[in-house]
Amino acid sequence: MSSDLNSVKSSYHHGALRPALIAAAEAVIAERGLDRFSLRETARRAGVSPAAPAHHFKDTRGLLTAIAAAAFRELGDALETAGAGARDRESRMRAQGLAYVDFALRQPARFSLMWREPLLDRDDPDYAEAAKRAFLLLDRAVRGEEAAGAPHDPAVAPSLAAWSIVHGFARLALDGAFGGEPDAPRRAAEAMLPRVLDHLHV
Amino acid sequence: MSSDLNSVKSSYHHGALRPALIAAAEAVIAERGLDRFSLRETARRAGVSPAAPAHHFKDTRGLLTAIAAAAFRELGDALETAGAGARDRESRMRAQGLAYVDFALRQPARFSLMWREPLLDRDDPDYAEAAKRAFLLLDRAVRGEEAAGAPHDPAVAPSLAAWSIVHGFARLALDGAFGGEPDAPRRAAEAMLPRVLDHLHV
DNA sequence: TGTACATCAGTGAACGCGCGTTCACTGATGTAC
DNA sequence: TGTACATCAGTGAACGCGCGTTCACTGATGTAC
Repeated sequence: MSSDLNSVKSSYHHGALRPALIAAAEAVIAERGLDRFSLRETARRAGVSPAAPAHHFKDTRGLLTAIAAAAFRELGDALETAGAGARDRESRMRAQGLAYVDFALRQPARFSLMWREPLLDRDDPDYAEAAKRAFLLLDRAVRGEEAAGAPHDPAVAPSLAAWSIVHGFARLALDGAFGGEPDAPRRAAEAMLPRVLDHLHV
Repeated sequence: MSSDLNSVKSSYHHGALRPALIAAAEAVIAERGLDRFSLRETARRAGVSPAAPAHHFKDTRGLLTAIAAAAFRELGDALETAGAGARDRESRMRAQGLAYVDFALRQPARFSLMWREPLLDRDDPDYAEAAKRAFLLLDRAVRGEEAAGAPHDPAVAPSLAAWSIVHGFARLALDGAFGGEPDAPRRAAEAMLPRVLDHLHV
């Protein structure tokens, strides 16, 4: 009760630097783009010295991996929520497909980071588990409640087709294939995505 | 006939620096990855000073855009070749789909560059035209010889579905979704891609 | 309840790096006469 | 065929930048007694 949580600089110790760094890093990525991310800038925004992040993340890659893992968790949540209200398999699949693309378009930089191999530590358990969960949710929606498998399993081809089509659409939209204007991805998704999904039969 | 084309350093002037820079840049990208591309390193490999490229390309982005445009031209050629031998629409589509993914997996870094917005000048006419041609080839294969349209056109949904599914599969493979081993993309494509394409009905 | 002390989470200066681009320049080429 | 000269395609040194990480340090916290 003694320390004032609202003060600008209440003490030498930050108190919650880890989440603050993550938030700052996400802001940097969103504003400058993944290619121009910088740990120093992140520290600056969090109001700490450039050496501070090392106490919470091994290095830059560690911080970015934590963000990617959190993003995968959120994607999983979004897929779960989208699928929850559906009355049958077909509509659950569609709902998840729309949710997948919606997630990507809502947070383009974060979505791109989730897949940017050279910036991530793919062996991080948090990351691996969150990514796996997201895929399994999609897989279960496509193949039904009973079964679920890894992407290598041949039986999983229908899920892979679904994943590919939504992932591809999202990437094309974000990468400017449908025009470079800021709202082009959104407009393309609204106008075309439902029709595109009509062509997926699983 | 006077100048010796095989000499290491035949003269002050390079003679064919532009293509040499493009080749060097492609090597840098392939070896170090897009994120660690550097114009200086490219000049070094081409055996010229760091200022030399400016005489042939406005700046780094100009060089990368030239490479991306060439890559789109090659992708177009690959799609054309793949489609040429097909006996019907269905098999032409499949052939082009396989060719698309094959192209991506054969030259991952170049394929990624083609879509890496922040590194490119999308307004460059060469780039825009080459990209458009590749899509139109795909669109014609999907919808038949008579018709062709822009990605925004609602009638183009079947082509967009095809594009999305192959693009998504390629990206997932390259981004490590099917395992991080060097041959994982190739193995996944061989094992799964034909099955995945079975689920596309246009 | 008070105190000693280990541990933790910060600081801020510094290191060394490689980058893209600019600058004044020079060597080679090619064209006009 | 020879020469003057404009143009082109290079040089290499320098500028200024921002980066990630390391280092010796210090202030705050929390725990053992």
